[in-house]
Amino acid sequence: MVFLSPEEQLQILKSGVVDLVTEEELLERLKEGRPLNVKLGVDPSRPDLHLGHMVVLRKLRQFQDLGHHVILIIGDFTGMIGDPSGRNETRPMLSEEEIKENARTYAEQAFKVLDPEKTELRYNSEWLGKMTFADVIKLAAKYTVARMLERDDFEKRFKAGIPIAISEFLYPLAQAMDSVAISADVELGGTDQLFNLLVGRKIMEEHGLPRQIVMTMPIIEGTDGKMKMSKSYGNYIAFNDPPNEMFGKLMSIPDSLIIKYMRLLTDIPKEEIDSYEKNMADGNINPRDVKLRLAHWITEFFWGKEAADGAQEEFLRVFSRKELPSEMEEIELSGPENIVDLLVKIGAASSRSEAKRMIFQGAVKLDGLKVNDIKFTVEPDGEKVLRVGKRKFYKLLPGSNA
RNA sequence: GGUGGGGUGCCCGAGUGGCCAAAGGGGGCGGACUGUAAAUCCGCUGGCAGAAUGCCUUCGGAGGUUCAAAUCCUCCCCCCACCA
Repeated sequence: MVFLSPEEQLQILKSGVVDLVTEEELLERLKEGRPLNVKLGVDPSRPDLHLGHMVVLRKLRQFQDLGHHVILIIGDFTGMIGDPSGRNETRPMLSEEEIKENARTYAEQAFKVLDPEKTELRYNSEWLGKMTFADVIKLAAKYTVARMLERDDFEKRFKAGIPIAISEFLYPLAQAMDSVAISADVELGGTDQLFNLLVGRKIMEEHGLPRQIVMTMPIIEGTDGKMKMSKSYGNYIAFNDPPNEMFGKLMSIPDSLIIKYMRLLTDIPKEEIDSYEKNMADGNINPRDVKLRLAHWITEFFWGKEAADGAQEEFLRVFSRKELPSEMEEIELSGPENIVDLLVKIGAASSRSEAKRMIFQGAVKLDGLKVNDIKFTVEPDGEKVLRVGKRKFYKLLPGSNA
């Protein structure tokens, strides 16, 4: 634990932050000289943390390093009801065991960034589950529809004619009750959470508590560089992605995102990043090399130096020098096999039509030679390398159990 | 409860009897190129079969009309707006 003055702490804590409501209040709170309760709400479903989460978690870690107390609220109560937002299908209700398991997995991943010693896990069913219907109505009375519609996405949906369930109006209120229950001093979230976090201030006030300080972090775009990183957009880089995949995904981000990722996700010194930014703009440095630095840093953070070195070497080998990867999935051939059948069987194509399409497009190579006949037969005579597209490699072996 | 408008492929969205497996965009995939799985350009993108203008399944659900339906009719389910 580092002892810094409130002013010094404030300087550190407000860096990289988008919204801070309010800076004065945070300073006041820091001056109280006690560990602050810093809250983050966590969705109890599908715990697959990605770099988007990392931005907020890193800020929490900063609080911890300054001696403050982090509380992760597992939204098991809301999870059991099933959050209707963005619903296309009704989400299955999660059982208690599933939620516990999800919370465990979440924590396991989050602790790659957070200090477990200074992190507390709480389940919001503990207090929300005790509320009666009358309590809920009283709570709901404290907020108006007009104010709810201030929330950007509600307003957009409302205007666009996309349904909003009443329960969705209740969610920000439930989240606010979490802040009341743990007497949060600070609540963090992505910028998209600003509204919910502010509702927390109002509801805390209604309960005679000091208003929580609200801090939001930037949302980062995913690997496509367009939409925010999200599992549902499939443009995410997960904490659990194996080194080669993590490295490769980082190398696939658009150049325009490199600096933003560096600033938000790494501890690379500011001066160094500034110089990369300038030199890329001036054309003095190849963006690829800066991206390599970024990919290496993040891969090392999650997997260690050795794995990061390996991933980088592998990347350069396969994509820069166009050599074969060091490890390939091995497929045993039990006999002669038609190329189309084979592609479908090993999962390189999802249908026979797709397999044929890829062959017609010249995506299929056997030992470096294009296969352009869908009637081609692969003979099980010796080791061969089958390549499908740029990224799929298979080592074909004569079957031993033919 | 009333009136009006809607439900289309992974997503958004056009299409109101045949030329529709269904415009366009996004996403995805492939190719070329490169500095990288960036950018850019080109192509593909329901399944089966392939020389192919061939066959099968798809436009909320179930029936029906017709030589022929995403398009017309009936009933049902769901969504939205306005009025109450």
